[in-house]
Amino acid sequence: MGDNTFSVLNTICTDLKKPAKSIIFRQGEHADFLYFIQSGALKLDYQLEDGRNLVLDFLWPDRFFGIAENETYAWSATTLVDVHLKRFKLSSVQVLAQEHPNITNLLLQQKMASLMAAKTHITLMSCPTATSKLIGFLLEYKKIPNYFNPSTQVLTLIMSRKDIADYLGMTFETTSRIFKYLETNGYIKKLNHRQIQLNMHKLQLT
Amino acid sequence: MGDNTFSVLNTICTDLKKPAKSIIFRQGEHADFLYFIQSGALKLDYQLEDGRNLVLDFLWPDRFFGIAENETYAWSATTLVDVHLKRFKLSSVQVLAQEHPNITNLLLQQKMASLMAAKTHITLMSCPTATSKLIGFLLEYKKIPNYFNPSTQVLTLIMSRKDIADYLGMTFETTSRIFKYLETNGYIKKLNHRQIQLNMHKLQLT
DNA sequence: CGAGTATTTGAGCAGCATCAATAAGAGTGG
DNA sequence: CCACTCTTATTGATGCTGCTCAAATACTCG
Repeated sequence: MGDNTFSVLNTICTDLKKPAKSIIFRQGEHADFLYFIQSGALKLDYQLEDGRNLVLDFLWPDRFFGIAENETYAWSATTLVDVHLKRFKLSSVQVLAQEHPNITNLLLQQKMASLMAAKTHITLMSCPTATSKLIGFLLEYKKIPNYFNPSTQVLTLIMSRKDIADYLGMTFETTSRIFKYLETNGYIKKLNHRQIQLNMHKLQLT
Repeated sequence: MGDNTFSVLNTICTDLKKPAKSIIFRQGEHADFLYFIQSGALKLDYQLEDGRNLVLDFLWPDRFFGIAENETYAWSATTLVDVHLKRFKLSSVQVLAQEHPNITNLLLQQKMASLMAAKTHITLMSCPTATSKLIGFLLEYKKIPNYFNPSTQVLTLIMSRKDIADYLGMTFETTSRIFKYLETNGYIKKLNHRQIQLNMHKLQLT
């Protein structure tokens, strides 16, 4: 797969840059494009009629997104930081996939990644306490390159307390309180609101 | 797609029947087979090291499952009732997919279905109260043919209180208490532990 | 019918949501 | 660069929700 598949796809892609906190597409919009993240990060969020706002996933470089069902995006995509994307017209991708079946394999692989992310998400949400949810979240987040500095053990959170809360199924006040609790008990040290130093010795025991 | 793809797949499938409460595969086992549900129902569950047992999804007829990552099943599959399956050797499917690209499209479609189910699941888990979780669950479950009788409005639950609890992220005692609450307040009527008559007028208001 | 399993019910406590107010940080324009 | 505004984050007080542990009841299956 790999190289050849990508070079074929590259013939129909458009480069795209978006600033932080901009919307790439909204849930319900007609799905015309498939996207690929070259750099940056974004969240997939979903608004419910009752006013709740869920964060379904956070996406990092090398991920495709926007593969829709029913011709319509089922959720919105919002950038967290400045991003650099590739954009593909979905109809062109479908045509191209006829001749290059590996494109479908690539999309299948990406769906697989989404599904494993969903499993992790569900696992975190099922944690019995807010503390274990948040610790689980930090340990997952630590795996993301660029936002964790292994030598200083500092995590750079690029999402708000509310985003984390909407991802874990709790209120942002609770998120804030648990951060406080973790700091008080030596699990983390807050350098500022978005920079958190981890004490892995304590965190791993949980 | 459809007919041709299925008839090609049928050349390599084995028929398989399993009684209720039997394990089709376990998480961690080497993934040799892909399955298709002809009739019956099952759950996908996942054991955590800390003793928690998650139910990731309930599966109904016409669904493929067992598409693995890393050569290994990431969760277990357990039947809820007697099931009738088709089984495909994964290696054979891969070979066949080379000549019949629509097989990959079919698998992609199935992954899409899994992902939408995960979205529904996450949405339910994010409900602020156990009552809204359970009502949401009942309204989703109602959509499954065979287990809801529209003329009598009776749901037949084929899973235990614990399965529901493990799916929604709560304890089975709470599940039981909420059923009681729903009955007391006229949302449902329990004919017995597994047969529940819905009062849609009241349920839909939530 | 009897043993094992599933479900219900109870009492008490811990944890989280809610509402509310304050503090910190980010962004803007003079 | 500072003052002002707006957003994001923290902190407090209170009550309800759901978990825990425990016991009783209902159901299933051989």
